[in-house]
Amino acid sequence: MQVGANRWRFLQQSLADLDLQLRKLNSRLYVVHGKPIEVFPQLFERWHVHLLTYETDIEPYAVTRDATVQKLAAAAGVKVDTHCSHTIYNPELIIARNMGKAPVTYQKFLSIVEKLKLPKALDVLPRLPDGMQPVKDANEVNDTKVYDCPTLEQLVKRPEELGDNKFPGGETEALRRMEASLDDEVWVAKFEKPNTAPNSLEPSTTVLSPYLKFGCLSARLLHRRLQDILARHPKHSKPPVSLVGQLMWREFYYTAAAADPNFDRMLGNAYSLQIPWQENSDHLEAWAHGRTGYPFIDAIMRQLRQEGWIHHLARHAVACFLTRGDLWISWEEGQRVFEQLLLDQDWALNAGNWMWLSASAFFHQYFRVYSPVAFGKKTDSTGAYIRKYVPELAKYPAGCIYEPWKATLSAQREYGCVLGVDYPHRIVDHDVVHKENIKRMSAAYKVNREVRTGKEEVDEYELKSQGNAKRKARAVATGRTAKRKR
DNA sequence: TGCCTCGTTGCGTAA
DNA sequence: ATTACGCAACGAGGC
Repeated sequence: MQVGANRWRFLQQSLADLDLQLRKLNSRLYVVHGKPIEVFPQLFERWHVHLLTYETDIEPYAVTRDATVQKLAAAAGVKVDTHCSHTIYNPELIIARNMGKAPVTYQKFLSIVEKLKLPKALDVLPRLPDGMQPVKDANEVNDTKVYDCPTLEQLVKRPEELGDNKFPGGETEALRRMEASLDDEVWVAKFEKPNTAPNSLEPSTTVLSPYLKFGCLSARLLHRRLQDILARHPKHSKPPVSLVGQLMWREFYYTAAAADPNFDRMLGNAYSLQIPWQENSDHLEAWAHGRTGYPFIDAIMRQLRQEGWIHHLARHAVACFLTRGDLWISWEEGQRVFEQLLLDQDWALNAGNWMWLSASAFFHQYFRVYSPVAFGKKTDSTGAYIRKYVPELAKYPAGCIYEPWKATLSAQREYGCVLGVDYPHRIVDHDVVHKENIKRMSAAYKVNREVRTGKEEVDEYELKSQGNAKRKARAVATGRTAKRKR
């Protein structure tokens, strides 16, 4: 897993705040270093553990790890008590209610959860009971500093990559942020995600995603608070565009991801269309570092690298650009870059959204392509966002800041930024490539359709003639080459 | 089977 | 400002 400096900092701050809050409750945080399967058996013995309790997780790495820890606990006579609390609903329950399959449309998902009982959000205890400290035995180190939170210096190996600490980690900041957002009840009630700006200078949305991801904020608590507010405002927006709708998107992707351990890759992924993406390390590098020559795209990618958060629609614009829109590079590559840079990096949400944007799964209207020029203009016609994150273009007038190649050479000199010298020429011509790529998408969908409708026929056929090309193609398209199995 | 509607957030152009 | 249409046309789900 790639973890950039900004997310390491967020984790460190979250741990420090958690420790602080626990100390107010008559306890503290004990941070133990090492691999769970090696460390837990030692702790069971050293601390005379009777009960191990933790939150369940759907990510394959965590599922495997937790299964091993459970076995070790059983062997040590430790009772295990797990809770599904990271999401509002239990993904497994939704899958069970949908005849063993995760719903692949949001509306279908909603129709299922609307019939489910809403789990309670727990209240915070005023104080933990005494005796919640670990028992020390003769071998225990007296210096409890070994259990202290890691420091920033210990976690952040490349401090030069740290940006402004715009979104500090921790529950305290999470609750402060939530209250600040919920304070304007009319705004909450009217919220419609498509009408929020991806390129405002300050976030136009709540930026609670990093806090939900790290468990600083409970999705159930936020959901309950939203419902309380909506009850007072009968005329309110609704899923999928409302704030509750945003939480439901999170649930939607968690449910889909829980049903497929290959959710984060194309091959062997039951949801993903198989598309012949092409490798292009120069283009990938230019995209990842904000050097595509498209100011709107570059501004977004630079904001991501500096601050660790970009608006959801900004993610749409750059994800479409990397994949089906312009560069025709695999969504897995984009996923890797986001994984490193996003504070709110989440296995299920990152993969699910990349599949959505690349029209590989869940979303299929691939002829709807975001324009790297026009899209940003709708909410920032003057280009203030570009001037902030691509400062070399700061002197370009509104008329051509989204399309600097339209400025004459003498004008470029006048604005203090010559293309090819101070800022890159655009690496592709959107008007040309996006039309080619729509045709490529059409062809990929056609192959997928043929493979799908010819399935039974091929199944019989392949028994008799192993190794033919059609069989191979189908194996790829249906995920037969899966490497990761649960 | 086939047909229809709908789908979180497209763009460019026209009225 | 808002709406409609062509673009060339997807899959899921329901009947």
